[in-house]
This record gives sequence, structure tokens and C-alpha cells, in this order.
Amino acid sequence: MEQKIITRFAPSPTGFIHVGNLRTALYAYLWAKKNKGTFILRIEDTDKAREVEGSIDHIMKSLKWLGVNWDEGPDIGGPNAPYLQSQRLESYKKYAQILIEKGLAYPDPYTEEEIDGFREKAELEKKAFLFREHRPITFGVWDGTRPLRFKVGDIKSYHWHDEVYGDLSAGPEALDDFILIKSDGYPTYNFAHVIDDLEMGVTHVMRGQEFISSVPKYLSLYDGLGIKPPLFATLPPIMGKDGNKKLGKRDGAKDVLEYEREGYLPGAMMNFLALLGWNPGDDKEIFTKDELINIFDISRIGHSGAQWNDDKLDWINKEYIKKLENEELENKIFEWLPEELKIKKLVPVIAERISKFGDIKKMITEGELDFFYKQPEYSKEKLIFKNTTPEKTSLNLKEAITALQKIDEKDFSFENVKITLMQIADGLPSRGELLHPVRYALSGLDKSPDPFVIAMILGKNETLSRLQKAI
RNA sequence: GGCCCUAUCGUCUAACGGUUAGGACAUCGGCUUUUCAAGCCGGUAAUCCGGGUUCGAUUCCCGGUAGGGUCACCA
Repeated sequence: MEQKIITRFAPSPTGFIHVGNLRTALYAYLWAKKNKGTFILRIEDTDKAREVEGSIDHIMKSLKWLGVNWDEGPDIGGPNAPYLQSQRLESYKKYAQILIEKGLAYPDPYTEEEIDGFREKAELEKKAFLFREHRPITFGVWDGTRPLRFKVGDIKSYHWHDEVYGDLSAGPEALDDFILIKSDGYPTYNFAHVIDDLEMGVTHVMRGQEFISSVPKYLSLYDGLGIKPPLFATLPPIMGKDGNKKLGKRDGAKDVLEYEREGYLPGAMMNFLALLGWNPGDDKEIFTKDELINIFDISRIGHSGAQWNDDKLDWINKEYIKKLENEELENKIFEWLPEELKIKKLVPVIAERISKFGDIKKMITEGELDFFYKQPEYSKEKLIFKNTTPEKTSLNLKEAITALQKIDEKDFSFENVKITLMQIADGLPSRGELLHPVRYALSGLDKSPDPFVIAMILGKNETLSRLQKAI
């Protein structure tokens, strides 16, 4: 029988998880679901100094919004509960004890100042700082008040396989006596995640490429513990939109819930995130969540960093808006509209003009929609098309009114208005001589939807009255 | 500085050594009912450089260069 695939996402509650980290969660989720496996949410709250109140809820809300649902986690429990590292201290102590007994862990005898001194010296000599070069000859007894360090057994080069990057290796410089348990009793990430992954049966560790250089450390710990490491799948970095820097909160990496507030669809965000560093191998770019789960494959994750691209995200989101069923589209758009603009006929006009629902807010503040519910104000001069005269314009408009008058109110559709107006316009030297003043009289805007749509939405009476007024 | 990773249009990327180097976003031009949007059609645009290996390198190897990561009692 095949081994069950178990993946996890393990954020620390130090604020919101930005969109870059969220991709890691997504890939781990997709891989688990594709293999009918388990996706675990584990909270790495071992740094009490950096912990931000409310983060855990915020993180869970973010994942839920995106549609990344966990099978085991702090809120729903699971066979390996608890899923908060701060509640798993006994486990770490147990394994720390094992390492101490093997002679592979020892209390750090130095003060922080002394270590800073070592570090500065290394920097001055342009060398990497290695604690093991200062390893004490004899180890004291660990009383829990000193940091507990791991003693690297074999100082050697490590070679390992990564599911994404292939065969990797690093020299002995990558190995060091890192801290297992801090002086406050909490484990470090380096230690805790290894123990948790072991106890939770995690088969694939997916994480950002910033952890590659630490892998030899983990490998040496697995060796010391005498356990087989899980498979590693390292993800390429996501770069910020302007620089080549890794995407971080400083350079604009946003909270996903910020995108929710801007009116992006979660499916579109998932789609976009999936494509940032992964591709299906063909030209398809728009996927439903199920399609993504079905087609996702670790082997097609790229190796190089991808730049965040809002344009592409907007395009994908628009594709998602186009796919929305009428009723859902209407509901979504109405959420952003004031009462007087909740006009059914307006929905398609707005829909084709936005790439995210937040754009509606902009349309409203810039007055682009006002004319749909109130008589616009405009200048007389602009009513006249290019070289025509006021007299000619008003003559054309009168002809239009007469023709439109003949359409029955209930037949005042886009098509009928268009046929009627076009018939007159085609008889003129330039169609604009009629179409421009009509459009302008109805909207009062330099840029607006076409006159037929506007007329259809306003209805026969309002349309005629505005044209009359223009004359 | 040590160690590590990466390198195809502006951006995301495709191309199990043999392609007119493909697609998408963006951009530019045209068309479609005057403006805007949408849509359709079309254009511009890339294998970082230098050596090998090979009949043949975007592809494999080496070296440069450039970018990124890491060297915490952070994860």
C-alpha cells in the first residue's frame, strides 16, 4: 500500500501571513489533496516576544478565504493534537533528553555578549560565524535555564534530494551547533519542526528557499536522532513587484484579506498564486480549484524566483468575474453599490468595466455612474459634434426623439434603440453628428458607455426627457 | 567574505539536444456603431557572456557575470 501523503503549513503568529507565504500553504494543500492525503495547519508559536495578538485567527481566516482548508489544526484538533507548539513542550523536552543522553546536546556556557563578540570577530575576518568553533571541551549539566545546543556529530558535506530542486549538497560550513531549546524553555524552529513533523507523520516538507541553507543542520539532527527525514520540496522565492528583492511585508507584500477587501475573488487569487512558480505544462491558465488539485504536480514547480504581477492578477480576476453566474455577479456588484444604483440592467455595464469589485468604488467616487440616476450637468459646447452647428445638432436630436417616440415603452431595448438611432445616423455625413450628442446628452461625460445601453437602462421617458432638454 | 540557489520577450513561463524559440499578461496598431470599456485581428519583443562536449546546443559540463538566499536564544 502506498504511504499516505501528509503535508503541513506551519506559520508563526507574528502578524498576518502575506501573499508570498500563502503560496507555500497553497502548494502544500494542493499536493495533499491531489494525493488524497492530509493537510495539517500547525502554529509555530515559540517566539513569545514576536507574537502578535489575534494572529492565529487572522491566519485561519486568510486560509479559509482562499479556500485552503486544513484537515487537522488548532481549532479542529486531530490525531496528533495539540497543533500549537507552545502546547507541545513536553515532546521537545523528551527528545532533548534523548540527545543529552547520547552526548549530542549541551548547555551553552556563554553569555549573549560573549557570543556577539565571537560573531563580530568572524565578521571582521570575513568568515561565516560558526558556534561549534567555540564549543566547550566539557559539557555542563543542563538545568533548563541555559540555551541547549545540538552537538553536530559528523562535520561533513551533506548531499540530499529535493523534490523540486533535485540533488543538492552543501559543505561542512553549513553545519553548526544550533540552539535546540532557548533559555526561556521554548524550542527553536530548527528543533521543534523536526520533532513535530516526525510525530505528526509529515511526509513532505514544503517551505521557501530561504531554508535551503539550513537543511544540512536539519539533516545532522535527523542523524543524531537516528530518524529518517521526510521528503523536502523547496519552493522558489516570490519577488517584489518593483525590485528583485524577495517579496516581504516591507516592500508591499500585502495581507490576503486586503485583497478580499479590494474585491478580488478567492478563486482568482488561488489561481494566480498557483501559477506563480508552477505551470501545468500546457497553455491553460484559468483553473477551478478542483482542476488545480487534479493537475498540480511538484515536478512542475520552477526553480527561479517569480515577480509578483498585479496586472496578471487583475486579468485572472476579470476572467473569474466573466465566469460568474448572473445572479452571483449581480449580488457581488450590488454589495458595492448604493441603493439608487442597484439597477439590474446596470450589472453587465459595470461588469465589463472592472477587473475587481473594488473598482466600482472608484467609478462611483469619480462620478462615472451618477448619470444613471440623475440628470447630468454638462456644457453646451461639448454637446456639438466637431464641425456641426448647434442648429443642425438640435435638428438631429429632434429627429431622434421622433423616431424613438415610436418605440413602445416595453420594447425600449438596446437592439431597438440602436436600430432606430443608427438608421438616422447612417443618413448623416458622419454618424457622430447624432451619436455623440445623444450619448453626451444622456451621460454628460466625455467617456461613457455607448448611447444605446444608456438609453435602455434609463428607459423611454427619461431618455426622451434628457434629449428634449438638450435641444 | 564563506556556503547555497537561480538565469528564455518588460513580466509569468513552454520547448524528454534537432522548433520559423510557443503561449499568457503588459505594450503598440487595426477592426467592430462617435467617446470609454469589452471583444476580435495583427505587430514589437527573449535564450546573460565566454569556453568546451556533440554532426547539432535554450537544453549537458566548466568558468565568468548578474540576481537572490543564508551565516539569530526569528521562523
